[in-house]
Amino acid sequence: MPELPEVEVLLRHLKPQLEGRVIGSPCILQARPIRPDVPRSLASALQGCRINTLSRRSKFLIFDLATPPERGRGSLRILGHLGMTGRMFLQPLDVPIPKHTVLHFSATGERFVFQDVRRFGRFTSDLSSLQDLGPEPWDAAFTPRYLRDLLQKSKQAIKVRLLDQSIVCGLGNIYVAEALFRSGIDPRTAAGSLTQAQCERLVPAIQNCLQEAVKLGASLALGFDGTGSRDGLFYYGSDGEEEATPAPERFQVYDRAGSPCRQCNSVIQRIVQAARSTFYCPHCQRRR
DNA sequence: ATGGCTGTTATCCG
DNA sequence: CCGGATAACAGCCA
Repeated sequence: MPELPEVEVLLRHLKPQLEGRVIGSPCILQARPIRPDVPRSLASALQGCRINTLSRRSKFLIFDLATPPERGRGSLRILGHLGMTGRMFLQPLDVPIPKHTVLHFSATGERFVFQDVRRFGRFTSDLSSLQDLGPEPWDAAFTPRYLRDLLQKSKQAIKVRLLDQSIVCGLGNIYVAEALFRSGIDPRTAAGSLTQAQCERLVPAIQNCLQEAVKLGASLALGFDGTGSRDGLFYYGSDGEEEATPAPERFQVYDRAGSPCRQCNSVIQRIVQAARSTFYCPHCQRRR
């Protein structure tokens, strides 16, 4: 998916556009991403709601809605997740509904679209996924000590552990590789054997990787018509400007197998861990 | 063209 | 419990 930075950037774009708008004619075209909600019930629950606030937790977007007065002034919280291929954007009402649209609704003169080719994303009132999330990477609770304590008893590779959102949330396959490179840690290192010194490098490495990606994403001029192809990483329609730097250019290791390390010229390696690609520099990330 | 790859995560087994 | 494997899905690329 879109990892934390992409979701944060999406939030910053959507928040000023969506907050205060009223949902009309919600239409659900794919049942899977809204489960366990039932299409008809969710659609009728959304009808007429005012979008009070949009926020982010981990890789989730949170829609806090106010139900219309005639249905009694209640509130409704919806969780959105982009999965691997989700996009959310606003488009003019006269633009056709795109292929792979999961759901759409009118929002005061425009149309909000959640599109998701692979349908791994979510848009649901089921909040249970928030339950086991670890701290945000910038939370005061996310300290080297905390990290070391949590990793202590695990023999699993650090790369794999860091994909577990209950340790610290927001990392995905790309930024975990980048963060491990930046902290000089071999991705195969058993989590429990990380030293305090390594944890002290890892925490800021994670924070800085994510922070820089947010900064980059927020600086890009983006269109939201949903018609653009890809803009490297950031998951919303672009207006065809296609100015963004191609992804591999921005990364130290991710997707750079066979290319020279930018720091030491060693050949970047690709291995498979937990059925996912891991990229690392065999020289800069030696086991200690 | 067939198979392997893809930014995620829930669930099912041993 | 822990951890590995698989499934959910469509498209792209070699």
